[in-house]
Amino acid sequence: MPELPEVEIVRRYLEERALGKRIDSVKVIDASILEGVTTRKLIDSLVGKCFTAARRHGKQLFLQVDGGFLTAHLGMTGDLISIESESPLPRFARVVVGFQGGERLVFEDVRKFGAVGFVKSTSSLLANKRLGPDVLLVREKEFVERVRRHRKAIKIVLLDQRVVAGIGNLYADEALFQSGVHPNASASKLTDGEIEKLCRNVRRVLKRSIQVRTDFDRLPRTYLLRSRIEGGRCPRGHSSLKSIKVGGRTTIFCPRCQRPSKG
DNA sequence: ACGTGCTCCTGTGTGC
DNA sequence: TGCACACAGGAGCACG
Repeated sequence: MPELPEVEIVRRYLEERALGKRIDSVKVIDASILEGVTTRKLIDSLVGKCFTAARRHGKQLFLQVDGGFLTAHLGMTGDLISIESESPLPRFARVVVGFQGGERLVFEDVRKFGAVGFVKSTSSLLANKRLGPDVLLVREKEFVERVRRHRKAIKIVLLDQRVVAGIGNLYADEALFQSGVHPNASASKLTDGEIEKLCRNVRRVLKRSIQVRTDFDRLPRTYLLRSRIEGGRCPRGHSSLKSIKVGGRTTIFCPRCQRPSKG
């Protein structure tokens, strides 16, 4: 589930629920979820400290403490939730941070594609993963320059977190639809105007989704996400939606609104 | 550089 | 109802 909007909602939730409380325990239930850190190191880095800030870069989360940052990536099924001391742990709890007073912050993840780690600086993790600039912060000009370097299908380029960090499968489809760009169009063959439009649309779509707390039923009727299934009706009424695979990912688009380029 | 396909893992939905 | 199978919104990797 987690795409950038979900991650941003989690970040805000963490700001309310996880900051300023003294950490008095860390339990790693499944160490395979750890990335670049041992259980010992995680415990030593966190216990006795407080989270002081919650940050996000693309879909990557950071919880700041004195001396570094707890990192969390939610993968496809990950979540971070705060529970009361008496509450039972969720079934798929992988890492549990206990606060003074009994409240606990739980990283849960059914499929274990997510990851928890610890870094001294956010920039070291961004460099390690070679993440591009955050999609909501990058300048439009830089977005255009970074995207048009690639010759691959535009959708693959949008999903490449090294180009720009934060665009997931659903929002790539939405932005392409709203921009009238075919998902298989070569990125380098798009005009600057088309890429600028993609940049503006992907941002608008992500922000709108954050606003409605990712409840797609509350999105405007013009959004593809409201009927993103094969055979669904194009919001502009032009055609029924088609499903293809691009880079192995399910891709829904409107064959009339998003014509392949003739070149 | 590019596309393809596999991998990590488990739950859910579909069709027989 | 049971069962097999396809599929899932992420991301890294090997291969040709």
